[in-house]
Amino acid sequence: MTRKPEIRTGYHHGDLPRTLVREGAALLAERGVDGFSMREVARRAGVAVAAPSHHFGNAKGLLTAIATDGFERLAERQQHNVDAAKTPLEAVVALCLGYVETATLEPGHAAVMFRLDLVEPKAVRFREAAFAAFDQLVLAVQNAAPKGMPERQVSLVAKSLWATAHGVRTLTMLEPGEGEAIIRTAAHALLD
Amino acid sequence: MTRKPEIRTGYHHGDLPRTLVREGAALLAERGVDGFSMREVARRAGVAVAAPSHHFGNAKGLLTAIATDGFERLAERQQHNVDAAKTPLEAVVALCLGYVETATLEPGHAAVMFRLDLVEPKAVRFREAAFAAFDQLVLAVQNAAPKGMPERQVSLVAKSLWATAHGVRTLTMLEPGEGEAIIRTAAHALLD
DNA sequence: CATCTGGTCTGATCACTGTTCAGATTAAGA
DNA sequence: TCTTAATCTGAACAGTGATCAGACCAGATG
Repeated sequence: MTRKPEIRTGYHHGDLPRTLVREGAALLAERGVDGFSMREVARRAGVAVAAPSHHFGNAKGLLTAIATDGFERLAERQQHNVDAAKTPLEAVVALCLGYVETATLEPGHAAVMFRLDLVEPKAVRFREAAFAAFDQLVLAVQNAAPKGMPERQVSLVAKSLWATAHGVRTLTMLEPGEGEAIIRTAAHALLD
Repeated sequence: MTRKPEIRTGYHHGDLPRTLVREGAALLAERGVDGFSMREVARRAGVAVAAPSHHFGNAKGLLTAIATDGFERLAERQQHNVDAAKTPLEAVVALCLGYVETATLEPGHAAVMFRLDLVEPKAVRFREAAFAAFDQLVLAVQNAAPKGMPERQVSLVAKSLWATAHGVRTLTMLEPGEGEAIIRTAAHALLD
């Protein structure tokens, strides 16, 4: 365990990349994608405007890093959700709700995680993190599915539920409420 | 039917608002949300940089107009999809696929239609157009649902399918294919 | 210990963006 | 014909992402 000074000691910052991701997410949470600016992030990190480029290349790079971080945090939270669930079906529901809750629990990260246009979707680390989060759902569906459901069907059900959860996130912004009911409807229909 | 000159005759343009929406959508289709710029739209319309503001207030205003236009076009297409369907269930599937296809049929409009952050979601005309498109789905679900399904359940199923279709749009970008299969899976599970 | 070397950060510059505003131009009604 | 409101221009402003030479530093090499 090496020391990671948060306050800069001299010329070097110490842990700029991590700081930029944190401040970037905070800025996104405060002002949304519109209000986001590379320069403001640099300002908050107390660093020259050009510094972030050296670590992330460009704005898309930083946003990708924030999104990736979001998926990695999500995966952790989801593991707890699964562990706390009482039945396999409840685990599936919990995972779907976990996706949706990201929007309120970590609004900064959520603002970019599902935004393939703001992000570099080909970035290896991003893809891995995103798919890992999805794989948790596939696994849960497998456990909850009736015995003998073919693998392809399991995959389709998982994708369908992922899509539903994702859509609920958007729908919730237009007309809040009901998110959980919608997801339960889909989960029961697909798995009973 | 009044004449709507596309080429400007003298000082006035003749039909600037419509032209801006068209050119804006074209620009979005070409360069995506990132590459979109108010000034470029003005350039393509052959008009001063400040002209668009007089009609749409600001960038968000123009994007909202484009999104609204997208929903209105979608509603028309969807009507045809419903009419061509052979069974009530197929009508539902066709509507869901219609949502997804918007991304490829009208990429410029689609780039902003579901982007509540780029758009002014409170704008009356936008809300009306978006909800009208959704209401078509509710109606179709009503026709396809087993007799006696309570109204609240119909509403939940419709929202669930809308969310699924919306999510499939996103999922398709990450890993294309399968969109139709996913939607059929959800539709059958929810309505059979 | 001294020296090099490669990664880290600065500060200035560039082209471009959205928005505002006074004023020029025009269309359409009185 | 005259007036008025709508439409559009052109210039200005502050803020943006990206780039680049050069300053700076930490840690490995000698």
